Amino acid sequence: MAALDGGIRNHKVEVLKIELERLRKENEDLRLGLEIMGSKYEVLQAHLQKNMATISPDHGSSQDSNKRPRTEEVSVAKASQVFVRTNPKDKSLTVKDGFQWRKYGQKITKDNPSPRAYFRCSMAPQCPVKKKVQRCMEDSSILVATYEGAHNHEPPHDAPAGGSSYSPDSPIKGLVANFPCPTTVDPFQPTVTLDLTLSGTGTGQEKRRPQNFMEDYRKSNCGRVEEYVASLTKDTNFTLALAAAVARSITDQPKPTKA
DNA sequence: CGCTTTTGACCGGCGC
DNA sequence: GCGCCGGTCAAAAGCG
Repeated sequence: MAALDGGIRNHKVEVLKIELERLRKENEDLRLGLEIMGSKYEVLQAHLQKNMATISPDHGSSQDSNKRPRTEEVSVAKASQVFVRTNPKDKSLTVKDGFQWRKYGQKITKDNPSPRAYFRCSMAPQCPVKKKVQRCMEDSSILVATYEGAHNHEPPHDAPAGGSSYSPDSPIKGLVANFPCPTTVDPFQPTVTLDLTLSGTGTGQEKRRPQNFMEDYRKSNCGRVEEYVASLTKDTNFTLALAAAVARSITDQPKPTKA
């Protein structure tokens, strides 16, 4: 009996070893994939910058380019995103960041089944700051708050009546800390907008996403990794981690010298 | 009663 | 030119 037990135990150890080896290999492949994606993203970013450069210089010369600035340009220049993990059961789209917000609209967008809520800062009558809040498509417990503009008044010192557990002197940092990934974005500092919905379900959105390197990568690489990517796109944690990594790679990049 | 939220309508940009 | 889509408006309802 004891020998049988020992045999079973040895077998289990063997299985665990194999599993460990497999996970290690998988980890290696993932790292490789991430590196490739990162480099692809840099290429795309450079491409985008080049396109911007060719568009913007003759901003006043052609009539067509005289229209309002492109949304991407605006969002890169002015918007910032904050990710907040909330209770999945909590259906409200409220992000407690210490400011008072007045909701002025709600929309169902095409690329995300959850509604997007639009807020204006109501602490000061002339405050131009706007906020969009939408649940992450991959993980409904994550709220994505997009801030636009800068407050023209003092930030609140007291915690709101809701009594959330963020630090009063830096409410936003507290919020960001709730997110498992180190995407340190600050609504008062213009940063890069990060699209969390990397793994779009292919509803014709590919054309609108120059950053859809995942799709590009899938098409241009070998089948085995393709399998990994396909499975990973279904993995919420990986998607979030990847989004954070991309965000970090963007913020770590030397700022492009603007003409 | 005043403020906030909800929600359908409207508007303007953009792609085809 | 037309339709789609995101963003905003504004009237009505809800709430303290």
